[in-house]
Formats: sequence, structure tokens, C-alpha cells
Amino acid sequence: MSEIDAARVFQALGDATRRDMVERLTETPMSVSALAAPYDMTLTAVGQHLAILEAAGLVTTEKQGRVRVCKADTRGLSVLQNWLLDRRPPLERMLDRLGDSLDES
Amino acid sequence: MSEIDAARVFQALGDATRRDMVERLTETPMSVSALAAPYDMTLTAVGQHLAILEAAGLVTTEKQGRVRVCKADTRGLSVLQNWLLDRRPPLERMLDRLGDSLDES
DNA sequence: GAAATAGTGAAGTTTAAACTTGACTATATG
DNA sequence: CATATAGTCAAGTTTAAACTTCACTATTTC
Repeated sequence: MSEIDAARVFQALGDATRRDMVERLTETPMSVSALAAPYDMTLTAVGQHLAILEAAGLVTTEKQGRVRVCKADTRGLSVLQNWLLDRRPPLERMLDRLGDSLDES
Repeated sequence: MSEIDAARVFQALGDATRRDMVERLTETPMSVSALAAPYDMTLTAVGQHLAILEAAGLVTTEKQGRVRVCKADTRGLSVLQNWLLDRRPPLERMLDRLGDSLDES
């Protein structure tokens, strides 16, 4: 049910505007207009970026009246974190797994 | 002299072929031809992907005779890791910093 | 030293991403 | 209820990324 894959997350964060949006939203939630303010592009374009971020599990939005409030979503970030853990050098991974199995015993 | 920015790393990993290349190279180093084998594209295209991965600090290559040997480079990955750490929820970050300052005392 | 192997370089094509325009809907405010 | 605000939708344009072709160089191997 997760639906979130590393592909989408990386693609989403590959764009400077979207990365900046995520950075700002991890500081504080805000409306689409507030989010759009710093960028020299139309609201439509910002809405399109937002859709990509939502699909990647990096942002959630909720409509309150005529305002859409955007918040950072940690799910996309944790997909990233897991991908990173899997790409650590094989030796480190082996030690990790050893550690895990000791923890379980 | 780091030169490696999150922008390049994310953009590099936004492409499925390049992500797969990094995944394979973290398992074992190999030549450009070996790297290219699974993909339905020309050697030239693979070389272009490789150049992007090198610029992002995700791969290093070294020419040995007529063969170019490619290895995973951890620098790009650690840029990613640091970006991720900075995007954890503000509360967690505060606790982290608190932990760090206690560690130092 | 001829032929095969491994890769490189410049230049063009194709495909996909980013962005715009203009018309539209829904909610709020005087 | 008229006007402004906040955002959305469909469709098209522009720009940039991915990939190709073909010609070429450097290193092996026979």
C-alpha cells in the first residue's frame, strides 16, 4: 500500500524548486500562495510541482475552505533514508545485520 | 573543494538507469562495458550517464589500460545523508543538537 | 602489424519535464 | 449580491534531458 518508490522521490527532489519547497515546508506548513510567493512562476506551475511532491510522499495537502494547506510528509524522506542504508558499503551492511541479529537474541 | 551539491546528487539519482548503476557499483566495481551490459542503450549513452554520476560524486573511475574501472563513491551518498538529517522535523533536530552538546561536555 | 576490444567525442534527434495562457470553480468579504 | 481571493483544469509551448549515429583514438591479442 505504500506506493512510494525511490524513483519518484529522487525525481521529485531533482528539481531545485521542489527541493526548496520541501525545505521550507519542513520548517512550517503554509498555503499554496505562500509557498509560491518566492518563485518567479505561475500558481499553476507551483500546483504542478505540488502534485509531484504529493505523489512522491514528500508533501501532504488539505483543503480548508478556499485555502490548501501544505505540510511536509516524512514518508518520502524515510524511503530515501532506507535506500541510503541499503547503499552503504557491503562491509558496513554486514556489520549492521550482525548487530541486528544480536539485538534480537 | 567539495564541489558536490545536493542538486547534482538528486538529479543524478532521479534517473532509473543511473540509480541502478549506483546500486550495482556499491556491490562491486566493474568496467564500463560490464556496467553497460544490462541496458538496452549504446556505450556512448552509458558513458554520458557515468559522467553525470562522477560529477555528482557518486562514482569514481580510473583508466587501467584500455579499460575504465568504475567504483561507487561514498561522497555523493553522504551529501544526501546530510541533507536528509537537516530535513528531519524541527523538534527532532532540536533534540539532536541538545544530544550533541551534551556529548561534548 | 592486422584485427579485435574498450572506450571517447561531436553533433543531431527524440522524448519528457517545466512552464504558460486563458478560461473556470469555489469560498470568503464588504 | 458583487468583488476579490485562492486555487484548478485543459491544452499548448519551450527547454532540457536522454539517447543515437558515425567517425575516431588507444590498448591488447594473434
